[in-house]
Parts: sequence; structure tokens; C-alpha cells
Amino acid sequence: MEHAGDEDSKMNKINAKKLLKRNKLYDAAYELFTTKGMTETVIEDIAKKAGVAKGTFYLYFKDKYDILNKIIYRKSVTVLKQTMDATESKVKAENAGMVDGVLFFIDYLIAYFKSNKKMLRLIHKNLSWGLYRKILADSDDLLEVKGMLQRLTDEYRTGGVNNDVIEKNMYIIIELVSSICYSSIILEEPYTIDEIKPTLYKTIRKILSK
Amino acid sequence: MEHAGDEDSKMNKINAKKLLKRNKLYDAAYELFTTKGMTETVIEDIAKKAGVAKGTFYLYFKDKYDILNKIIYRKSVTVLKQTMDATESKVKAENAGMVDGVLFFIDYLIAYFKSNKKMLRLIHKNLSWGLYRKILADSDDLLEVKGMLQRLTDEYRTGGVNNDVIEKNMYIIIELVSSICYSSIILEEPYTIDEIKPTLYKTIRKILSK
Amino acid sequence: MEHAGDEDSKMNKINAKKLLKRNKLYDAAYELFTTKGMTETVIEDIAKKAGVAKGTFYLYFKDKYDILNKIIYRKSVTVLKQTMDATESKVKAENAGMVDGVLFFIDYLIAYFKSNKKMLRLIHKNLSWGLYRKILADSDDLLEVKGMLQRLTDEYRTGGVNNDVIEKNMYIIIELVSSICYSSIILEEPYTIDEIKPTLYKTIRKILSK
Amino acid sequence: MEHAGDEDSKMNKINAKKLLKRNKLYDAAYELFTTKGMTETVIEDIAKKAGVAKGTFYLYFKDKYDILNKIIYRKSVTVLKQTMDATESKVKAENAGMVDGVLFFIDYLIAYFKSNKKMLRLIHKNLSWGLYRKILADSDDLLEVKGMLQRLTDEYRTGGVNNDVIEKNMYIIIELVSSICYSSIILEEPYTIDEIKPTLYKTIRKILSK
DNA sequence: GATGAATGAGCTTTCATTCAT
DNA sequence: CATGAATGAAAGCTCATTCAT
Repeated sequence: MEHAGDEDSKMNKINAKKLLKRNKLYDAAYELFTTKGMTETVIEDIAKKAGVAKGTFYLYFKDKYDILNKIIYRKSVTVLKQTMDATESKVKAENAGMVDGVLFFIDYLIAYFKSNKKMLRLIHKNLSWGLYRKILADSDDLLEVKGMLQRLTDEYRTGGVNNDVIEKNMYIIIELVSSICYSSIILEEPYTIDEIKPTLYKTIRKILSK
Repeated sequence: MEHAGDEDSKMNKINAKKLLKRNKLYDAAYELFTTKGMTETVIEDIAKKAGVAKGTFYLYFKDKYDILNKIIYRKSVTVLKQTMDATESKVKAENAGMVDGVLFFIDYLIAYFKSNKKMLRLIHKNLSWGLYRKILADSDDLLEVKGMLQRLTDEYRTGGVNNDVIEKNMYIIIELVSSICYSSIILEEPYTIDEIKPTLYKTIRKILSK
Repeated sequence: MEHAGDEDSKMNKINAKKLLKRNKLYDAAYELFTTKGMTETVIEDIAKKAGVAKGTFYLYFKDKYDILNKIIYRKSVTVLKQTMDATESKVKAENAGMVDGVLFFIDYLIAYFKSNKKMLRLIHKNLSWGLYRKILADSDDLLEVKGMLQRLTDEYRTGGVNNDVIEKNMYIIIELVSSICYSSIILEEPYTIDEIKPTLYKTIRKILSK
Repeated sequence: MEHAGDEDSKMNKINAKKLLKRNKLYDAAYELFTTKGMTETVIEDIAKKAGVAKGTFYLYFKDKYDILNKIIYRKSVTVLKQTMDATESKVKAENAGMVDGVLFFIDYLIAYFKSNKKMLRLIHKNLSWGLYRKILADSDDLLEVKGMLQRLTDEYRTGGVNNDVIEKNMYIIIELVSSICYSSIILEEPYTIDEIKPTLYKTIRKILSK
């Protein structure tokens, strides 16, 4: 028993060390990708910044694109879960309806990206929104988020609106918001996000209206 | 005078030759970019396909990205002018209103990209929609197109709608359509363009309604 | 005493374990060398296939070439002893003379390599026949085989043939057979082993004739 | 005409320069392959020794093995043609028969390799004799040599010996000589080439005897 | 203007070997 | 004894760009 315990603790130490190294690589790569850009960042930069040897990188990731995708995925899951938590609290506290729920969700996301342009740029430059949406759609880590959105739109369904109509409208909204985010947060052209927000929200309300 | 004429014709011949070479390079690059992709296409490929020496490429273009941007610009101007002509004819023939005019314009563009996915993919993968819009906005070659869109929305302005509101709505529409085009024409996920078109057009009508 | 016995049996167990591991490494390496080839096989492959850690490999062998040479040596000793046994039986049974004895020895070897091309290729590609002969010449494990060949050629010696002549002729025969084996069994060019065998045997008879 | 002449001479100059560079690479590679060995020689070494950039190497050769094979081929053709010339002179001068002709041919080759062990080792270590024979057999540059060997053996054919028998015997001789050359010239074990030569030649005479 | 040979920095990836655990 | 994470040298190869002709 004790011996087994020893082995376990040994394993844990090793795994903890591995995790630490992996995270150092994640952080280094994220920092470099967002400042220098993908093509300007070479594997050696990442390794050096993480304080490991070049070969070590290949122990954890297949190549530059592997770590990029994983970074984007991890960050996204974090953001979306956070957004969901905030939305749920708000909805409960204010006993908000579906439209306000969706708008709050979007508002929270926009705020997040506004204060984190680097990540937005990273996603946009290296992963199209379309592909991104696909990846997130298949994610098991986001089941909760999906559940929440489902519940949010239940109101509609019980109101007799066709399920297909709801889903298509949601798709339209997602595409619209993503696209606007990029143009208005990153490029700030032709409108800044604050300039366009009222119009955007008005549009979303129109889309969700019957 | 005659001598000058000779010089002129000589000049013209040389210029024609240069133009020919430039066009051959454009065609070769477009073909390769759309089939092999940007990163897989190397300068030598383009030169070889165009039937010129590698060094000649640098006589006409700065690098791969230079020719890419110029290709996209040229193609876009062509498409937009064509779309404009079709729209104007239609509007005149049917004495259509502004909403129908805008919808026709979009419909024509979608049809074009549906039958020319390669170009859509090229633009999307190598130039963000936002940047693209910016370039076209500054283009002198598209003054006519802009004029037409202006005239189209005049109806609104005379109807007492604030100019700023119109422009923001147009921006929202452009972003929405571009985004949907990419997802639904290239990825065909989660909906094909034909599946989402009715919802898209309904949305645009909602946006343009007062 | 009893305690010592315990220690002995403990030692044996450990040694048996070590031997088992070593053999697993031998088998794994042989399999990989003959299928994937030397350069394509990396130490990690061998360790993985043998079910041990990479570092363990270095506990038993210096490097890839060390295990290769040992594999070739082990396999060769086995084959030659087997060939010797078969030859001795045959010679006794048929009361065969020296020439027939030598030819049978060669025939048995050719048959063996014909049905085990992988090993022949391994020897040839990684150890020249010349070097190979040298290693086997120094082997203590093959004293019996050498003794047999000695006895086989005794007939000649008693027949008054100079010992030096016999040995040189044997050398010529060995070189010839090895060379033909490679070309005709592995490459099958310009003749298959079956096509060239009659001529080869005729030549050997000529060499051994006075 | 003059213009064309200019272009021709320009072309010639360029081609001459290219040839010069190619030859420099050949020489550098040969020197390095024979002294340091194949695996120890890296492309950069070759380029540096030839006084060109690494990339230039790839303009002329696919990789290390490409240049190696070409070097071996070139050297071999030279040697064999030279051997042929010497043999033909000798045969004419001494009105020698076929057996003496063949023996002279072999003797010349052995002498060559004895004074050029590096090349022999290069061929042997990197190209099996079998493969080597095949390449030379397909060579158009050696048609003359083949013709000469054909004429040499004509004597046999007219003597009523089956063509197949002649060719098989020649094959046996070639394999034997190659194999002996390597063992006795490179390894000098168990006999030096001078020690084994009398026995070798006696064997060849036996093979060629009816 | 046109050519294409030459350049060489730069990148990815592998893998034998070590050594702390 | 056994492990396997970490190392980092090393090599192959590409390709944008230059420049002598």
C-alpha cells in the first residue's frame, strides 16, 4: 500500500512537471503568436521563451499549427464558459426573457474581445470564423454552454416558433456578430464597436422578433 | 511628326508586350493560387507557368503578396461593375424600389460567388473581408458602383431617414452577407447557401424596414 | 548454505529476467531491421517493440550497430551449426567423399538463404561478406564447424595436396558462393539461383579437381 | 548570323561555367566520400569544398546519393574504357587468344584497383557489386567495351560452345573477381591480392577450359 | 528589359544519448 | 536496474531575392 502510494506520488510529481512544461509552452506560444504573428514565430522562439529545448516542443505538440489550434480551443472554451456563467446569473437575477438573454450573452462576448483584441486577431487570422464555429460545435467541453443556449431559446419554441427557424436565426446572428466584431474591434473601420453596437443590437432584436 | 509617330508605335508595341507579360503573370498566379493555394505556390511556379524567367516576375511585382492583392482587386472590380450593370438594368426595367434593388444586387453577387468558389476562397483565406471592404472603399475604379448604391438609397433619404442610419445598416448588411457567403458557399456548414438564402433575405428586409 | 541457495536462486531469477529482456530486444531489432531496414529503424522502435524503455536499450547494447552485429553473429552461428549437422549426417550416411561433402554443405546453405532472403539481405547490406568471414573465422562458437571442414579436406591433404593450396581454394569457393548468393538470390539478376546453380557446382568441382 | 553567333558564344560561356561548377562538385564530393565516408560527409561539406553555396548543390544534384551514383558511374566508365584499350592493344600485339585476353583484362583491372583502393571501397560500401553490374550493363557509354568482350568470346562460340554456357561462365568469373578484389585489396584478409592472384587466375583458366 | 544561376539564411524535424527519479 | 523526459546538435532542403550577362 505504502509502496503504491509512493509510486502514485512519484507519478503525480512527473505529471505535474509535464503539465507545467506544457503550460509554459502554451503561454510562450500565445504571447509570440499574438505579438509577432504566426509566420514570424518559429518553433525555436517558442521553445526559447518557454525555457525548454527545441526538441521538447515536439514532445508535446506536432507542429506550430497543432499548438495554435489547441491554444485557440482552450481560450475559447474558457471565454464561453465565463460568458455563460455571467449570462445565467444575469438572466436569473433579472428574470430576463430570451431576447435580453441572447443580447446579454453577445454583449459580454463583445466586452471580452474588446479588452482582448489580441485573441480576437489570433482567431481571425488563423482560423476562419466558420471553421472555428465548427470546432466549437463539436466540443464536449461546451455541452453546458450549448445547453444554456438551448434553454434560452425554449421560450421561442414554446411560443410556437419552428425549431428550424430559430436555429437559422441564431446562425445568422452568430455570423453577423463575429463579422462585426472583427471589423469594428480590430480594424475599427468604418465604425468602432461602440459606434455600431446600437445598430447591431437593434438588428438582432429585429431578427428575433416575429 | 512621323518620326514621333514611329516612336509612339514602337512604344505601344513595347507597352503591349509588357502588358501581355503582366497579364500572363496574373493569369498564372491566379490559377496557381486558387488550385494549389498561396503557401504552396512559389514564385518559380508562377514564372514557369507564365513562360517567363523568375527574375522577370520581380520586374512587375514586389512579391507574392503584391500580385495576390492586385489580382483580388482586379477581379473584384470586374465582378462589382458587372453586378452593378445587372442591377441597374433590372431596377430600371422593373422600376424596382430600393429594397428590391439591394436584394437584387446581393442575389447577383451570391450567384457569382456560388459559381466561382475559388475566388471567394482566395479572398477569404488571404485577405480578411474587413480589409477587403476597406480597399474597395478607397478604389477609384468603383466610383460608379458607389454612385449607384448612393442613388439606390436615395429613396430612403428622401423618406426622411437619417443618412447615418442608412450607412450603418448598409454596413451591417455587407458584413452579414460576406460572412454568410463564406460559411455557406465554401464550407456549406451548417447550411448551404440555398438553405439559408430565404432567412438571409428576410433578415435584410427586416434591417431595411423602418 | 540455505541462505546462499536463496541468493543463488534470486540471482538466477534476475539473470533469467535480464536474458529475457535481452532476447526480446534481439527479436524486436531483427524483425525491424529485416522489414524496415537499418536506417529506418530507430532505437525507440526497438525498445517499444520489445516492451522496454528507451534507456533500457542502452543497458544492453552500445548502439544500433552493436545489436545488429550481435544479431548477425548469433543467427550465423545457428545456421552454420545446423548446416554442419546436416552435412555430417549426410556424409556418414552416404559415405560421401570430400567434394560431395563440400557441395552438400554449400547446397544446404543456399537452400537456407533461399528460404530466408531477409537475413541474407541484412548481412549483405550491413556487413560486407569479407568482414563477415573474418568475424566468423575468429569465432569460438564455430570451432566444431571448422573442425568438420578440416576433416572434410583431410582427404585432400592425405592425397598429397599442399595445405596452402587447399585453403586458398576454399577461400576462392567461399567468395564465389557468397557473391553469387547475393546476386542470384536477392537481385535474381542476371540469373536466378536455380539457373546458375549447375554452372556454380560445375565450377566448384573444377576448382576442387587436381 | 552574327547575332546568333553571339548568343551561341554566350550560351557556351554559361554552359562552360556550369560544367566547371558541376565538376568542382564532383571532385569535392569524391574527395570527401573517399576520405571521410558517405555518412560523415554532409552536403554543406561538399559545397564548401567546391567553393559554392549549399543551394547550388541542389541545382545540380538531387541529393548525396545522386551525386554518389553519378560519380561511381563516371569513374567506372573511364576505368573500363581504359582497360579495354589496353586489352585490345595487348591482344593485337601478342595475337593473344580469348583466355589470355580475358586474363589480361582482369589483370589490368586488378592493377587499377590496387592503386586506387579508395574508389574500390567507395563502390563496395555504397553500391553492391550486383547493382553496380546492372547499371553498367545498361550503360550506353560502354557499348564499345561490351563489343570487345563479345569479340573476345567469339573464339569460343565458333569453337561450338553454347552461348548460354559462355555467358554464365563470364558471370561466374565477374562475381568471383569482384568478390576477391574487395576482400584481398581492401581488407587484405585472409590473403593479399598478390598472394591469391595465382590461385585466382588458375581458377579462371579452369572455368574457361572445356 | 529579360534571364536564370547563384546565394545562404532560415526552417522543420529527427533521434542518439543522458540522467534525475 | 529501469525509466522516459529532456536535450540540442545536426542535417536536409527550400525559396525569395540578387545580379552578372
